[in-house]
Amino acid sequence: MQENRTTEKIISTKEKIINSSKRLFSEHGYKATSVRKIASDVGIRESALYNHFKNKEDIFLTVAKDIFSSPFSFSHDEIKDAALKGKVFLNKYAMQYKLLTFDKNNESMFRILLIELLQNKELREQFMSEFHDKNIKVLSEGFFIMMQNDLIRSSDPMMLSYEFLSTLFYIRLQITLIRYDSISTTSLSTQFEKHVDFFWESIRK
Amino acid sequence: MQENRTTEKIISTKEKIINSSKRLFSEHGYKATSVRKIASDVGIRESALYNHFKNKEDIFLTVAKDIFSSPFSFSHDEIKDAALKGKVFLNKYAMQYKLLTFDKNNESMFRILLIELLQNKELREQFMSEFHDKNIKVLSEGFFIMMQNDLIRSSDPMMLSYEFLSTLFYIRLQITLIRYDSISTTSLSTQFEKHVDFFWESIRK
DNA sequence: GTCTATATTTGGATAGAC
DNA sequence: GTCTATCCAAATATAGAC
Repeated sequence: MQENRTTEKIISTKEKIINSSKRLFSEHGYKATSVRKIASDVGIRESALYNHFKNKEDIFLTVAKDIFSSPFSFSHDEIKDAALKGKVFLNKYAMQYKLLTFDKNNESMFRILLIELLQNKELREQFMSEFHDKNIKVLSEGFFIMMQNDLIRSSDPMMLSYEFLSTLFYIRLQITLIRYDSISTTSLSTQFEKHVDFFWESIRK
Repeated sequence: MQENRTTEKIISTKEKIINSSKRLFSEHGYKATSVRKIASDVGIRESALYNHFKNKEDIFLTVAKDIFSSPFSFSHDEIKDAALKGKVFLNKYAMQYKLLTFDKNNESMFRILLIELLQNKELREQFMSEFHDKNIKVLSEGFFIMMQNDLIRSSDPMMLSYEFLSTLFYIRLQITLIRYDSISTTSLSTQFEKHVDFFWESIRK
């Protein structure tokens, strides 16, 4: 058993490497982050890194594993409950999305995703399946229930989902860019709510 | 006067460098594109590059200059004419956006933009002003005219513009990613039209 | 304007002592 | 598991001949 009795977390070297790498990759991308910089950021020599990871790519893959790990998940019942209340569903979804946008860890991950999206085929495929398809699936389910219950005008649930999701993504992108330069995002942060309001008025019966 | 009598274009070494760099930067990003690769792609030695450009960054900046050069422009009169016909305005705008999305040169530029967006503050600022603000301005003008003429329900023109633009951007992003892997985009290319249809139905009186 | 040659730095990775 | 020492490849950039 490890000494976890104290409140202070004991951070292993491996964890330190992951944390430093996460920060550096999210700031400069894969290519521009040298193992030297990672090592010096951790406070060890380069050679010591290789006791924990096979090579640089191994470090990146370990870090990148988390990019799609916390897509907020909704159970079928949760979707149904919220969708029956119409706008509540959209609100819940958008607020989860907003939370992710402002969450420090998710922000780093989103940055790595953006930087490496065009250099890494696997990342592109995961973006399509985890970021896009998964979201579309959950949203479609909600919209379908709303149509069944006559809460919204009937149309293609997938199309509605696409319309709803695309704006959420764009807001997130803008906020991420602006926060990167430490500029205030107060005017943008209400966009999520505005989007929900507009969208709901567009589709409701 | 140059020998431009023949139909064959005489491409100077400088132009060759720009073309090769454009392609390489758009495929691998700034860091991963070495001056060596550029030189060998052009068919000259590295040292010869320095007769045309001060350094690697100079090459990049010259290439990057074009990124925001062809934002389709609408004159005030064009906006007014189209906006008075309601949906025609949205259609015109979306089709211009679609054209850009599938234009080879603009596609390369969009890729460079995406790759370097988080590494280059100037690019971020230009993205916000040229890609976002400029589009919002033109769209707002159109929506404002539509409201004045009672074609659409009255609301905030900027908000409508944001909603309309964000989906266009998302479609473009998806298509760019998919085309990069040479996957067919037939199912996605009609998204522009679907978006216009949905959006118009949402706002019209 | 292009070439060869070369300087210099940086980057990824390994061997072997402690 | 970390260190020193070292290797080798790749990258940016310059000097000077042609």
